[in-house]
Amino acid sequence: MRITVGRLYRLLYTKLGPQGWWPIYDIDFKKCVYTPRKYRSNTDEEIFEISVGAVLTQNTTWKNVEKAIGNLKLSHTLSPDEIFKMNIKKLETLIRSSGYYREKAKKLKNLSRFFLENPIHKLRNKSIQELRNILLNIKGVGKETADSIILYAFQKPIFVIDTYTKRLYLRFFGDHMDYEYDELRNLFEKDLKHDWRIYSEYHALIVEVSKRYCFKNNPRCIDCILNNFCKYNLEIKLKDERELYLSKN
DNA sequence: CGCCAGGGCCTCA
DNA sequence: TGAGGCCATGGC
Repeated sequence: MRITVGRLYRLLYTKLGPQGWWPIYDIDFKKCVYTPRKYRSNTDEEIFEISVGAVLTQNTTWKNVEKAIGNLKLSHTLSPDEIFKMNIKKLETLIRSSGYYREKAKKLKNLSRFFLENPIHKLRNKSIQELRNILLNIKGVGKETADSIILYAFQKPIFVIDTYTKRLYLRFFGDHMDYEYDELRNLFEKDLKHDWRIYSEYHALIVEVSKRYCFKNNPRCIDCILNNFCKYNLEIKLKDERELYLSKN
């Protein structure tokens, strides 16, 4: 049985369960928590916070981003108008832990200006394509960040492709390497129900399994929950068996 | 110590 | 349009 993109989702979900993305900062716990929001829309505040997180997590671990989000939240400045009018040096200090902090401070300024010029209640009604096009006009927001905002903040079905997704897809299915971003995105979307709940869980599951097992270097295939189906692992097994056979003869 | 992390922009062919 | 340099902190 050839495993498909759709079957990989069922497999991951069965093994790891729901992930509850995107995490929202909890003022009492002083950390980001995974609150189920499957059956309600995100609030305006949640939409902005998720968008800020999507920018801050560019090429950075979530742990470092969480601290930055906390600094903004605890200083009561996690809103478009507060960030827009904030002294840039102060903003840099608050988000320093997230890395590239000078660049990201500018990006958050641009993002805040965007939300001031485009009220969220209007953005909610836009089509995915409309929303994507205007988000991509923000300097500092590329395809992955735009898609993360559309999926996790606005709860609309678009599949997010990140480095984990590219790597896992390549290893698991093992076909050719050079997919364009939107090409790979379509590969996932055409095989799944166009449901933001599924897309959001699937992407989060890919990140989780990648962080646990599918490292860039020396992936832990032996322990990986996907190893019985993963082309990369099966080829390694074949190679090992072949070498063992050759060494004995 | 080196490598990597929930990328994107700019430049230069 | 594709490759390469740059941005920068923190965990392992």
